[in-house]
Amino acid sequence: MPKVSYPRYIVLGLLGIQPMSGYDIKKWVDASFRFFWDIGYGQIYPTLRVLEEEGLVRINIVEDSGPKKKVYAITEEGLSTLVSWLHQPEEKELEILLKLYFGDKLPGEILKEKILAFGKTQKDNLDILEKTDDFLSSLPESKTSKPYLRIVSSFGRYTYESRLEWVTETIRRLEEIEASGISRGGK
Amino acid sequence: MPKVSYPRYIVLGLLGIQPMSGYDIKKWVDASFRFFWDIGYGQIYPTLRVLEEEGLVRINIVEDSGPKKKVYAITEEGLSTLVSWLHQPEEKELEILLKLYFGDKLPGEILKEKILAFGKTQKDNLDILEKTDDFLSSLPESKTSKPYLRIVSSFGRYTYESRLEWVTETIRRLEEIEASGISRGGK
DNA sequence: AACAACATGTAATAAGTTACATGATTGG
DNA sequence: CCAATCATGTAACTTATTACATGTTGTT
Repeated sequence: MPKVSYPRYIVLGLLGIQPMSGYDIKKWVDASFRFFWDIGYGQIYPTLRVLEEEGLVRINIVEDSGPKKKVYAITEEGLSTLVSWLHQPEEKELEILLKLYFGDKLPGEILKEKILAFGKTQKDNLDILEKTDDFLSSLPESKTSKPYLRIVSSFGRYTYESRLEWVTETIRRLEEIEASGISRGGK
Repeated sequence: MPKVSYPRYIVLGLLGIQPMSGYDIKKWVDASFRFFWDIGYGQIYPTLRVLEEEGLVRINIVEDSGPKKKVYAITEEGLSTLVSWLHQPEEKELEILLKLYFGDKLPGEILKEKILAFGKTQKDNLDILEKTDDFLSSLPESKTSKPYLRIVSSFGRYTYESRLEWVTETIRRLEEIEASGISRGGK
């Protein structure tokens, strides 16, 4: 099972928004999704080198203002690699957020399906939390840990319930985007 | 900067609740906090071996029913190592949940302080999200990505706001535990 | 002149995941 | 007797983090 490499798609996806240097990529990540994923130079630069070797990005040295920059742009091949990854099923918990971030490259219908599937997962998680609570209830009342274990499980409930609310709002927003009829990338 | 090793404290903390085998530890994690941390046998068994070498846990082979188990119990030294880690400041985002899980080993006052500090961090995150939105607003309207980037940032808002609600409820619950006056581990 | 920020990169280390290997016991 | 679960462990691999190294440019 070949695993997706996230730095690879983060970099490719951001270059799908606009051409950037490694340094710019780090700045963009810090400015706009630092809390979901972080990525260091130790991952960015080697990733850019590999992507370039594979022909998924093209390098362009810019020397106008400041120190010279290596500005990378996504190629046709890179774009189709990105889009093909976007279509694949998600494997990690918040991978959907990354895909949504690059959502203008996916047909609205597919995006909505994916968001709804994410919602289903959150509902399933809530069900599993009930089983966790059953397990916790089964512990003897004398266990001093017991109330603390419950508090931790309540964090899960808050988390998953808020995600379900987000799903509802997001579906609404996606429909608004569709209704406004801006052209988007399809397959 | 020596970094905390999580498998180490997960294992030590669980053994602080009750003696268990490596297999039991995995079962316990799966049953009660699979969604916050996962841990595989590939991490549990080597960790147990190290903890045993350091004298933080004691091994006890049990052969009564089923295949023979290696049941590990925490030692005095192990307990004080655990408690000293519990007092230290948190370094990772959800580390507080792990500490709260072992909360009966900490004085209630310190636990409350830590939860409030976690709440402060969530509030700070909300402030930073506003800066993210400023950044997103600065992007040209023609960028087809723009609405998607906003939806992702809204996920952050849902997340942090629900955590703030959880903090409020948790403080209340901790005060209830204190009021019920069960004896707990102090310094 | 000094300092912050720009800009690119490598090497070493730490952590996490997956696959593999082995064998005992229990329930149907 | 067969499958599932119990039970322990290692090796290989992938991924992520940290520290280091180097040099430029703009601001005070």
